[in-house]
Amino acid sequence: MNYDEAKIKFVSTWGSLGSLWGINKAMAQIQALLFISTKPLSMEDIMEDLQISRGNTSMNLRQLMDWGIVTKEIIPGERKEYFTTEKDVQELARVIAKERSRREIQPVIKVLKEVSSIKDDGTEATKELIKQTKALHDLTETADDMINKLVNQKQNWITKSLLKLIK
Amino acid sequence: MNYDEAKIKFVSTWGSLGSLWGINKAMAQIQALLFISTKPLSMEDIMEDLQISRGNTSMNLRQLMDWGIVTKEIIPGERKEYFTTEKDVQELARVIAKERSRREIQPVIKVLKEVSSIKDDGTEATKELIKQTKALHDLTETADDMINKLVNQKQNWITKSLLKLIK
DNA sequence: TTAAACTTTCAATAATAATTGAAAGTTTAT
DNA sequence: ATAAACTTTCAATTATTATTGAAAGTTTAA
Repeated sequence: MNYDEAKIKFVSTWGSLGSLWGINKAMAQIQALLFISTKPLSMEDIMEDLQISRGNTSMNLRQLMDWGIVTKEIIPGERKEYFTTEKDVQELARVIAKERSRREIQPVIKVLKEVSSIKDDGTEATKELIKQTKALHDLTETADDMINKLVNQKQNWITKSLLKLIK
Repeated sequence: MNYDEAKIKFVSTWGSLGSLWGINKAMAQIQALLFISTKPLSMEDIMEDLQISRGNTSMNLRQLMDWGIVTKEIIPGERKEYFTTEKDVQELARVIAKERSRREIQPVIKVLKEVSSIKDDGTEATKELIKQTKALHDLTETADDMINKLVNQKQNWITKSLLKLIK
């Protein structure tokens, strides 16, 4: 397998994996492309490489910036905008986990809390609904806490680094 | 919020959450319905409650059984087949995590390993591709190991319980 | 063996989501 | 102020995925 084959394989695999972290194919592929690029890429570069339209590229780059994993890079003397992605896999994982928690897990926790808090009317069905949604609520919250622990761990790491600089 | 409202809210929320664990809406809703039911449900029951077709119900029940979270229940004297889901949230979480690992994470790890193992031709682009996919491979493998640790923890718990029974 | 009761399959259809491309919008240079 | 270079928006189109429903298949009872 040479460079071009490997690159195509990586980008398309990462793209089809998009569903795992809740984003679409083009979005995941753009991120993958930037992830292995040695320099910032322009919209033109991305369109050409992935063979997708300008509109698609623009919209998905915006979403990636919303997620906080892609940033605009201004290159002096250049009219075009250039883009780069977070290159540290650990940080990438943290951002993705945090965003998924905020966008998808938190709303579910809210509903589970509401549902598990209904008044117990004494029927077996209500008791079961309360019991099971409560169990699900606790589980989901625990899982989410674990994610937040990881995020905060990063926070600590940054804090430590900053403290070292100050000292 | 009364029982019926709460039930509808839970089932539909859990359904829309399906994407988070990689299954479709109907499948997630069927599981949700069984999860809060006090007794096994027939295909008829499910169809009526969720207002979905017989075919859809049949196919999704099968998938849930493939995942190992729903089982057929034979009720003596009854012609119909009845279904129940795993009621323990911890076990449910383990099964889902394990299946997702097997179906989605493992194949990606394989590709990442292949791509990161291409011959270094000395170019900057190739070096970057190798470096970044290697980092991603290590990260993904570590995350997957954590999932397996949880699964094995359950194994240990079962083993312990069995040992207690034997003693 | 037949028929009733039930389940599965799958081609057709419907619903949803992604993508395009061209017009409108913005920024920069002159 | 104008035009060139570039980006964004969004209605229309295309691709993908989910759902239906009726025919075929299976099991059980008599």
